[in-house]
Amino acid sequence: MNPTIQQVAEAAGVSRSTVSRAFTRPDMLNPETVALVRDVAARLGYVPSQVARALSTGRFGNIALLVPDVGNPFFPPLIRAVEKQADLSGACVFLGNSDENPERENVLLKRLSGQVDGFILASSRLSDAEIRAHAARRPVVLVNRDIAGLGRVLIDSAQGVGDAIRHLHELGHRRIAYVSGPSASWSNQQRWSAASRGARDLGLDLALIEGEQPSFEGGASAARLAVDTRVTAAIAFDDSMAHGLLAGFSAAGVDVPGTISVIGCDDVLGARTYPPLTTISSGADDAGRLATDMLMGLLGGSQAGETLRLPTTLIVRATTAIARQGS
Amino acid sequence: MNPTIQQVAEAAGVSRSTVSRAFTRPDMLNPETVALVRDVAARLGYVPSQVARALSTGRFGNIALLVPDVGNPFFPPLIRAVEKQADLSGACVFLGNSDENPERENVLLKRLSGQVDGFILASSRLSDAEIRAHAARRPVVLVNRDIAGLGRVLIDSAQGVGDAIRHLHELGHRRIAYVSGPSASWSNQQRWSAASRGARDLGLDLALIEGEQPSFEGGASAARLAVDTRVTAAIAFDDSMAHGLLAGFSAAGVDVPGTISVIGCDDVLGARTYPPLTTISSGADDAGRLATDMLMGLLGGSQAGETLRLPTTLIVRATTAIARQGS
DNA sequence: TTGAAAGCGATACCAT
DNA sequence: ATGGTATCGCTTTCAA
Repeated sequence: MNPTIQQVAEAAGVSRSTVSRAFTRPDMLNPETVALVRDVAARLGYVPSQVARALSTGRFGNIALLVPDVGNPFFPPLIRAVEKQADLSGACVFLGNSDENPERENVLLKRLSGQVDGFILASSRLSDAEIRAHAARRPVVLVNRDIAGLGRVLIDSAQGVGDAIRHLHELGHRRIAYVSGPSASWSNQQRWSAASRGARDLGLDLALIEGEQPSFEGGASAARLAVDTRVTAAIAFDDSMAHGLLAGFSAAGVDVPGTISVIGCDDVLGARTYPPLTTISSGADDAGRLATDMLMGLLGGSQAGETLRLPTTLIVRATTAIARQGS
Repeated sequence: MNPTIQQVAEAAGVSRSTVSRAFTRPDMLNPETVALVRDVAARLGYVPSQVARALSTGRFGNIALLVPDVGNPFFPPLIRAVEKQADLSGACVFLGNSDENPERENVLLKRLSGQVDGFILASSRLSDAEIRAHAARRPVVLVNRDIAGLGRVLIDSAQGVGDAIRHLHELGHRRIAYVSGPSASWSNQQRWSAASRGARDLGLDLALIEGEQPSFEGGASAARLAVDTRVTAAIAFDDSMAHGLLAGFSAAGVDVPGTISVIGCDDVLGARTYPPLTTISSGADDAGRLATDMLMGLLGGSQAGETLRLPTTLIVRATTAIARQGS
């Protein structure tokens, strides 16, 4: 149905090689020839077949982005940035949603590896070994996952979490809870250890509340657990959970920030919560953009193993306040 | 690097044809042969090359989903559902984000058409003619876009909007505003006309407030316009805008629902806003699932032109109340 | 039931 | 600067 290179060649009175070169290596051709061929091609509505090209060159012109949950507000900005940046290189993007399920992630990796030049794995839930195995076959860039030798873009929330702990300390909080995200998440591990370190340094009590899901609902149910712990502040794994905490506390009649302070992470909700959420910045879009650039670099022959750390800072809004007295 | 069909054939002591058939038409082969081939293939880690297959069959095993804005909370559930449903058919999904830009949408369509079996266009911003042109080349299913002859999944918010108007009428509201979304959006047109019709039938005043962007920010700035109109209730194009309205009114010291009632559309925020948003249900996930099924049907040879209308209903939460007196 | 061979639509090496 | 041709990996007639 689409005209083939053959038909263009005949219509232009040249060989297929020439038509091919008119598009891929115009510098090798006489400028007039290029013009002629392109003209004829345009008239015929010729579009080079990506698959034929891929079969012969081994390059697909596509990349794949895998995320655990499109529904988590952290990812859309990331996805959008990847999309945009890939577009600049003329690459198309396969999106895979693993639904927080490692097996599905593996299946997607396998299924996709035959049609993409490389992968961006955002918050992968796979084991190091599994990721390494895939990286051995195709270039891989990791977002928020730290595996030596692979390309990494890390949103370094340790810094922001440290700021958050100090912020709470200054407000007089002495007993704090960390509401955790997925245990397989590098970000969760990083945030938890940063919180532990910060709390230890300042002599604060830090309780761990295990969140079920990194979502609004997960946060809401964690709120029910938190009210029993008598902490005066909670730092949540991410903004979704913090948002859920807000709702949970509100439902339980617990005032935020009067009775308990709440801090989120990722700053994907802006000032949209009520009260506006104090949170830790992330720059998910930067991460997406940089990860894509890094992947394109790898495809262009750069060495793997580069690590980019994006700094984070505390953004104080309205869910943190002076610790309540006598508690 | 990946084993080819040839190597599997040699290792199994059969011809390439046989290996091919062992995977695509096992019924044509002796069961033992199938078992043997599959065994060898598995041992070698053989995975059929999608592109080679596509080149020879003309089928790619991929579909593309185009949305105007991944960041709009309406789309993630839709994306997720498409992803999940496509997975059942073993298809991979290209995601395209047009950023509300028709040109980009066209570019994506063109670029992708060489590697997908069909498209799902969600809330397309293209003209009917453009969409028809693309549909002539590849199967297309539309979500929230009504073009005769093409596959359509329509979230019929007319019904829900009618309910919303009646609900406001019962609460004593007489002057209502509709805060509009993108003019190129079918949903926006449908919602606006349903609101007009409902208002006319009940003898209500309906003002049109033109929203800038279908986003939180767009709603927030529309709120500033709304306070001047002296309406006692506003229906927003979608939940994002309604959410922005809430924030805008709050910033302006206007009480919701005391002074003004607010109704959203799509129910993607659940009860996460403050106050919990009265809204119109959508079932974006159903739409995604059904659109994918429909597309798969088209690929399987069904006739195009089918229309699926998904009903909507009003979900009353806490942003609507009795109209203020003496206004 | 299985094999041989001709494509599918491009690229790229080798000639000219 | 241009053309001829083998090749990429698989599917699919046509024969056997």
